[in-house]
Amino acid sequence: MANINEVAEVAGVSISTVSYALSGKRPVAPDTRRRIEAAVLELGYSPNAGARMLAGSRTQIFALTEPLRNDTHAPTHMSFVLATAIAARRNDYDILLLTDEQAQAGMSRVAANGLVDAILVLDVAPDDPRVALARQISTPTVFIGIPDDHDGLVCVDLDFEAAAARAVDVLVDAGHASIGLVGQTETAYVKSNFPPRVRASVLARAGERDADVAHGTSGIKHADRAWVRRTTGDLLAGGATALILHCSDEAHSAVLAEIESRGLRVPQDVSVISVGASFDTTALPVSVDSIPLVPQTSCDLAVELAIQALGPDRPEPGVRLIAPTYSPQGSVAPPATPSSETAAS
Amino acid sequence: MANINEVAEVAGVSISTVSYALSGKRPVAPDTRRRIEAAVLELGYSPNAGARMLAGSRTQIFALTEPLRNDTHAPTHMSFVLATAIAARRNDYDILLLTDEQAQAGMSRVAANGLVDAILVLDVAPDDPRVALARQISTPTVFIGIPDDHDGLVCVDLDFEAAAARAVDVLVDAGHASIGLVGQTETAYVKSNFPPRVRASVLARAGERDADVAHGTSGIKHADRAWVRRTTGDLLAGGATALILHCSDEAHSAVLAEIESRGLRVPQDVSVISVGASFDTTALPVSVDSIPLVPQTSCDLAVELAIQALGPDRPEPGVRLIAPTYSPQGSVAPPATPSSETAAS
DNA sequence: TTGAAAGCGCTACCAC
DNA sequence: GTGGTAGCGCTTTCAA
Repeated sequence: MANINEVAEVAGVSISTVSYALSGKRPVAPDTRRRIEAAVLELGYSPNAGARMLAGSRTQIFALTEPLRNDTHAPTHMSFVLATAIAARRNDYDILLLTDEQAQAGMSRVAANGLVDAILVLDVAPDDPRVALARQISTPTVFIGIPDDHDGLVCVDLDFEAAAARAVDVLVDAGHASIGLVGQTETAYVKSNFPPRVRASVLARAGERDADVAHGTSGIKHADRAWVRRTTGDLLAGGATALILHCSDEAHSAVLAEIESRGLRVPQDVSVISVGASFDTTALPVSVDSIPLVPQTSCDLAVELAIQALGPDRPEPGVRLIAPTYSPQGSVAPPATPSSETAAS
Repeated sequence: MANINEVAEVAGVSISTVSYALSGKRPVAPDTRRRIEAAVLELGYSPNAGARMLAGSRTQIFALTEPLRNDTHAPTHMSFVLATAIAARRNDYDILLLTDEQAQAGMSRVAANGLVDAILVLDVAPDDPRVALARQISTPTVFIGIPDDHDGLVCVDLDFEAAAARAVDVLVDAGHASIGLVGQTETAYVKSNFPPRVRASVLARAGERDADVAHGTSGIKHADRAWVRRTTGDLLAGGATALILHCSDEAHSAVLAEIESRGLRVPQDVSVISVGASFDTTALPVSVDSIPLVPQTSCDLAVELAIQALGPDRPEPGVRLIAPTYSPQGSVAPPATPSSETAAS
């Protein structure tokens, strides 16, 4: 591996000129620049990462803490890891992955040894232990998700509350007065921050709009197909004419299977809206209206904030909520049997 | 962040003694050592990562290249990423995650700038482009999986061929003469290295043992429940008295559902063996005999080889196959209707 | 527009 | 058993 001295020698300039030519932090004569670029190419030169870390003040590495617990929904979590990595690379950053117990221990470690410029936190629990860590260390930290206690933290997330409220509004506006919510696994309501937010918001908005809501989960630890079908059946039997789905890919398909097996059609007999899905709801057996959770959007913003935190004007602590978007797919219609005659008159 | 000078000052020793006390590369008097440790604790000292990289010759970072394509089975891939991270940390290494297009571009980059000591390759395709890259760079590279062209490479993997052959042997030994293989998705046979290896080995061994084999897949890109049930039905209708499953968690459960819905029992009417599963087959509706793929085993060995590659005696290039283990769960029995009377006599 | 040189914080060699 | 110090390869003043 060639170093900056060899490049300087070949190009016939000093090493500082090489450095400035490559960083662009100082104007370099066009001709000089060309000779340097030629030398770089010829030698296959690439600035040594360790030396840059030491001399410069940036490591060009972000830590990503993501426990990757095995009771989590792998595809969703993988999407976020991937989206974070993509967002980071767009800004010339690499991702150091801290999983398992290292999600916590590693955070302190890399903050202490200066391996990373900032830390991104995924899979945020309501009472996440990484909150306390983030407050102790001086390395800028951005949460993708909102812990209960987020005082002084920088957090980014989809506005799940608004998304849930919007779903209720759409259904009530269409004439539905009884709504079923097929939620996440029971574990998710304890270990994750957003399932309770969606549920609370659905209940609150339904209350405001005078609609009934019943809530069911999609399993214990993992989405359970039979469980989901039972939940769906119970909700429909309970009089729900519309369903809000806040659950996994497979759970969505189980819901649709149950609806179909009951001889019901979407949207004529049952209206369906998906909330917070990070997969393609148009690839389901029946296309479903969606207020999606787009990992790339959250992760792009998180990376942007992390980078901003390294500059002179650090971002204000606080929660940044991403406005939800509604993607209609024709899975919502007025109820077949209006719940009240007055509504139809 | 305190540096080594401050520690030396507080402890009343020279910085070299501090360095040696911490690395243990030179004997240090017990008393001196204690004073240094006290100073380290007091100052919260942690050696600067960049400085260590530059001065020492180790970065204590491995790159992990894993494309994380969205047509892959997320849970399996996540297990491997997690297992790699755990194995790495056990050896004081961190993992730099290279995904997406960075799985390739990043490999050259980190090899050139010396950010990592070695590279671990996951999700290996039969014609993986990272093979060519690995040959170009001087950074030690270990493949977890076996590309078609693996000349001169260090590869680690479960011995899928032996696992598949073993499954056939167990079934034939139990009296089965007609076996069905429920395989992976069609995409997997093109994009991954091991599905073809399992299929080929099942066919070959069945040929040697004079058993019939029929093969079906579990979907196009993603395991498709209805597809799997159809495949299963076809295999059973075709006369198979035993099934070898080399497919996802969900596909396993779909197979069992189809068997049950046909009024058949495991193992009385149908014997079942799972090959290369990295999930718990005893958690299925019916416990299934398994010759599992244990990510941690492969990843531990890969990390061990990577570390060895940094020392004086670099490992020989070549494929390291991990011997499969058979875990009986009572899902194999002699066929209900012996395929030949002679076998029963 | 360019160059010289002082570090950045360690590791490891050479002395004692 | 311990200390001094020369780098590691870069970034960034300070001078010209």
